[in-house]
Amino acid sequence: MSTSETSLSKKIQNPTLTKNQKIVLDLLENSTEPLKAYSILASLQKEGLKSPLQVYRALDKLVELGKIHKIESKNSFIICNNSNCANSSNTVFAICEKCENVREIKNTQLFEGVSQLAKKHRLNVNRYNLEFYELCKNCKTN
Amino acid sequence: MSTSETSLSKKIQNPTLTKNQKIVLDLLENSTEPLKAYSILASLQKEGLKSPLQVYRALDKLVELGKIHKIESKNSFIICNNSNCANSSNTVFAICEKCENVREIKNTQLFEGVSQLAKKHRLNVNRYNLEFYELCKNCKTN
DNA sequence: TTACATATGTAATATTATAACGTTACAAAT
DNA sequence: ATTTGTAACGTTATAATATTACATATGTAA
Repeated sequence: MSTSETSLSKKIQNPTLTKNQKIVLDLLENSTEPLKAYSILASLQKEGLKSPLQVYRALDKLVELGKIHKIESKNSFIICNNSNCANSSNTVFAICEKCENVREIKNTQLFEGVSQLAKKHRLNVNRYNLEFYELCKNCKTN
Repeated sequence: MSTSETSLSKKIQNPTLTKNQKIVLDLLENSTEPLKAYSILASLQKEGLKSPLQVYRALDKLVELGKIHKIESKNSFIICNNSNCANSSNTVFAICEKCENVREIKNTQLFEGVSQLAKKHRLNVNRYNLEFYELCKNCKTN
């Protein structure tokens, strides 16, 4: 086995995930909606997860790596579908006020627009989280 | 006693607060930082509050009236110092990543800038909550 | 092989928030 | 005056979310 598989540069950008991290990420990847910690725990008990802490530790790590995001106003977690998140940890979501559906917005121009607005108003911002509340297409027509 | 004190128009714009709502609002008005529900409860036990629910009910109402805001990422509540909040329920905060200090931003141009960005990207937004993470002045110099 | 950082498992507990119930106060409609 | 609707109240219990503490294991680097 070559050692290049575990080279430093690779690990920094895409460190090998542990078993718990992998199964939590996997569940979120296959979910169409944000999931809550205790619902993740319930779903993964058959995979061997036994305590909330195992879930929270995996979630913390995945957030840190930018693989997932926490939706603060809903105490829930969603897979990151935004390639930008490797670079910045800014997040923009559209949340439906009726059905609670959440979409991550991944428009680079919008991201930069917000950053520029901050700069323009002399805010020295490290990162931001923007939650738009809307009525989603489905809920609008029904 | 004149009935004009309780005229309809006045109540809609500025309804008479109940005792519980008043004491909770009062506490937040005199606080230099966001407060958490259970810390509010502890502080107001001498005023007669006995259960979390009393606090949460008052907080819910005050949020609904735009008198206070919830800082979602901190599960805490802050007095609204923004006269705009009568009209819109958009919120912008700057949160220090080190000391957790929170400032409400009340710059009309910034508010509208974000709204325009949303519109420009075809988002049909009812309201939004924007949390900027920064290093505050104090923490930067120390 | 020692040392270190990181992750693990488990139990207990802390913190945040809501459900369920019955009651009270007051204004509007009849 | 009585009924009706609504909004708030008080109280108890419990649900839901998150962390502390501690002992053990694992991978990597010096």
